[in-house]
Amino acid sequence: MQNIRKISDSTIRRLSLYYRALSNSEKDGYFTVSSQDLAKKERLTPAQVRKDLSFFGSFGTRGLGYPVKELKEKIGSILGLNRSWNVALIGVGNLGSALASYKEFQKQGFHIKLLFDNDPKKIGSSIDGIPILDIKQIGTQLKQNKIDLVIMTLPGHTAQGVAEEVVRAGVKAILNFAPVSLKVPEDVFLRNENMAIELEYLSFCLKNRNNPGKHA
Amino acid sequence: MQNIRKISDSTIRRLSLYYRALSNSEKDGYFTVSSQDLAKKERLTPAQVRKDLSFFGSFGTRGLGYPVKELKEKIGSILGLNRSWNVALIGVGNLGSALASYKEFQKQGFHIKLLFDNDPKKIGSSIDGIPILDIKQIGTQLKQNKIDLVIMTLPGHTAQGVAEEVVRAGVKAILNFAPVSLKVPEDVFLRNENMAIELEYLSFCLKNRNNPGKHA
DNA sequence: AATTGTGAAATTGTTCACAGCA
DNA sequence: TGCTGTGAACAATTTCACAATT
Repeated sequence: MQNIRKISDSTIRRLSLYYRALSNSEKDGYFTVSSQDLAKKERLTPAQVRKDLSFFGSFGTRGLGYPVKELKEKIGSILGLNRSWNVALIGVGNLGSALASYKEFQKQGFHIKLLFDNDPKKIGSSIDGIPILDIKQIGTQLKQNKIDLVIMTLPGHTAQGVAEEVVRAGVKAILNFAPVSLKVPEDVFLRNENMAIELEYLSFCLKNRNNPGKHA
Repeated sequence: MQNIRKISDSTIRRLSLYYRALSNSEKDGYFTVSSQDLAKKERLTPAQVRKDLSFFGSFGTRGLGYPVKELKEKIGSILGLNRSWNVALIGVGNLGSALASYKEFQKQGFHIKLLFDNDPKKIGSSIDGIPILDIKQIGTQLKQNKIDLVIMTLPGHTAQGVAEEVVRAGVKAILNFAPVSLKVPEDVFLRNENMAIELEYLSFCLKNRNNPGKHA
């Protein structure tokens, strides 16, 4: 636990998988799981599971395995899921509205508080009780509502400009669905969710049909 | 090119990024780009760009760089974007309908031919001219329409069963949006698009606010 | 002068194998 | 006995550095 060292990107992503697997095990009534169990569920190796967890502490009992509930809570708190985050979503098109009404996010503590669009027909209305505001108000509203994280679901050509406003408003995390590589300062965390990449990857696999490339 | 060797997962994904960057450069009227240019656009190193491309051949000219149009076409053909793929989408909820009407996929050769749902109210209607069929017909329809690739946007608990039907129908590529780890045979290519993972990753970064973890 | 293409070196990530404990 | 935790071994990936080419 003292080793505040470089935790790899992939370790963090696998933590999310473990968290999900543990939630399911909990629902199914299990009290303990072994690294073997976790590995099988997520198509990994037991050693990998143990190594990943070991970066954060020793949560298991030798001979027995890991306590489901406690490990889930522990991973949740590592990932920051034991608190709530204020989220805003910019671009209420097809994808944006779909995400706005996606209940899973709320459950994990990501509370979508504001929606933004530039379409006068949409501004003033709401989705599932979340108001759609004028995109021009981003600066003031993001600050006023203490937004921690912004989801961008808008057309590619407008994304960079909007991202800059978001950054100016002090937001430090952006999940970007627009099909462009955003430029943001070093201290802003950015992830790109790019469905084209996944489709193209599958296309590559189909075309070179031989060696598989499982999982994501 | 002769080296039919293990091309890494990450190399293929970066190819998608290069493809996108080259499309933009082409639109902007550039005839050549250097590895430096490409790297800057996608936040990578020039060496990485050159190494990635070198797995597939020598497309550049020393001293000059890469010809935009040709390199784009070359990468397109490596990724299998120079042909068309028949796609079906299963689960016409919020996310499913959003993706069904997302025009970018069509442009890249991914033609969504069929939609499936189990809701009698939806079956028989259509989205942008794509018919919504009864999910019970998956078996026959996927085969009849020579579907290459299936996008699954349905609730987690139903996903595994449906995936098995899809596999039985001979489909070899699945893009899964359901929040579960699907089990499919070795010869079926599977990618998981998992938005929760990206949000949780950002949550982790915010919580441990110090060292950044850019990009996706 | 600029920029590619590529072995070799450095780094990062994964798996092994086993000591240590319940 | 069974399973964790972890250093050491191994494998994969990235970066370096430079000869080759225009």
